[in-house]
Amino acid sequence: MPSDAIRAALIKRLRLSSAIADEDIKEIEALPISVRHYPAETAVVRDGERATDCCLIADGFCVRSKTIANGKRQILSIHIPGEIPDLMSLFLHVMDHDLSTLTPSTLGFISHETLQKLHRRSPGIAEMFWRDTLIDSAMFREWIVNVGQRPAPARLAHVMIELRERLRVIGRVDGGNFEMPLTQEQIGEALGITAVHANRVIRQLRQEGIVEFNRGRVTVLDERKFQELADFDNRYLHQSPTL
Amino acid sequence: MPSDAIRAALIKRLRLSSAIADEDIKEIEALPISVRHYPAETAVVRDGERATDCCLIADGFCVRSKTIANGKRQILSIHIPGEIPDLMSLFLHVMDHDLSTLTPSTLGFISHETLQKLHRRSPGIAEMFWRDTLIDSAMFREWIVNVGQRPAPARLAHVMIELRERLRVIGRVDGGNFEMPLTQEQIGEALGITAVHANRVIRQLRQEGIVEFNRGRVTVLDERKFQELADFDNRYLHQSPTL
DNA sequence: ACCCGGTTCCAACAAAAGTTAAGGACGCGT
DNA sequence: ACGCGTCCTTAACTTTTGTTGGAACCGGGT
Repeated sequence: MPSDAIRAALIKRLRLSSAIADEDIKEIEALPISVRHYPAETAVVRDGERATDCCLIADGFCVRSKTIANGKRQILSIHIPGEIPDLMSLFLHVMDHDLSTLTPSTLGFISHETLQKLHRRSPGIAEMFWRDTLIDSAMFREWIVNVGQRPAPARLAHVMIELRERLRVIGRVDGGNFEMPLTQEQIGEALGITAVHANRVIRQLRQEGIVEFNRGRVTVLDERKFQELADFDNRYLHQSPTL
Repeated sequence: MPSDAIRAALIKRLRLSSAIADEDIKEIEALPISVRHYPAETAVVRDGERATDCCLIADGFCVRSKTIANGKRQILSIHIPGEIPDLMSLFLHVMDHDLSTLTPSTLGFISHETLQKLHRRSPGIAEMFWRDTLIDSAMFREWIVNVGQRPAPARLAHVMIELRERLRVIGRVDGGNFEMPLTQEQIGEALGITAVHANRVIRQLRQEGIVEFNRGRVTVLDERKFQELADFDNRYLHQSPTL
């Protein structure tokens, strides 16, 4: 994948949540990006490491997670092409969580140094990226609510719909069908339940004719029931630059 | 409380996590702040509202929370004097959660407009505030892990220690004794459990001689056991400006 | 002193989720 | 085609957590 296409994906996504000036677009197009390929299930940055670059997902799915003393892992967010999952490392240099690939991924790295310079030069871009990190934060808030208050079937439905709404924006939803390349083990880690309970919940949703999950693919069977179960309100995604 | 004292508290806290230039301190000291008093258990900004100011806690405890369709509420964070819990509203104008007081509180309001101007004038301050929102975000990540992966007693211990570490910084910890002005109902909402289960957990920790919780006050009985149970690693608070 | 409302506390029972264990499906490499 | 490993699937059993309902406690107001 040419690094131009990567930049285009980023700009497309940023446009969604912020208004961008033309000269700022040029700045982003001129950003030096070094591209690297990662296999599936591989760490990109680890908890405790000091980051010197931010990484832009050109292709593939990634997750952020934290592992606690007893070895249990919690998935904090799922990331898709066009996103910069570790933008926070720009000012919080030592990582407090892991970033790793789910599928084979193409990542574009931009050094903190060039990003800092860019911000000094164009405050508009700084604000745009700041806003991006704030949306990230809003998504964490919703994730807390999901894990803390919803029964397991609703949790699963909610994570699915959030992912779908974000995939839709980059043209990756085909009718009632989209990619969610997690194993049941990983779904458990995202929802705060065990893998066998994740399996139970998936089975239940299938038996009730709501949604089908099969080898990393979601197929919605009954959109009405699906939405009702998920209790999803997209406001927290802040997908429109309403100032 | 004079608004000078409020500014001092803010500066003291910001110093902890960022290096501040002298001229930036002057800028903050010159910030126009309008002070208002709120009774306990009162909404400051509500989910869905459009904010025009950010609020600095001069005195009192506040929480951020979200309420879902079935009426259940999840507490997302607890806030103490010197913090700006809704800094995110600067760029995410329509609130995606509630901010409300726990105790009677004195709040200082700073308009978005003057903050935006300040940022254009001194990028150093902008970065400092940006970093502040990123730490906020890091705390949400840890909160997800807490609610998602730790057994209820560990959850409670973890929230208690996080609060204590933050209170310590503003000189509000007296030995093994500090304020945590939540009812058991609210503790349940913070941990993602019911009030009666919160009660069970509190009782258990008391019986095991680990920690005592009584009318909004925490007394540590066995620091060793307390820490071990909480599985607390303060890195995520990013309390030192290690660049 | 009294009452009142909100907490706190507790017990008995129900439901949800974790644990353990084991068989089956599938993809991959040889 | 075969074996191997990973994931999926399920069942039986245990533990944790939720639900319901009620009693005791406490502080503030009259």
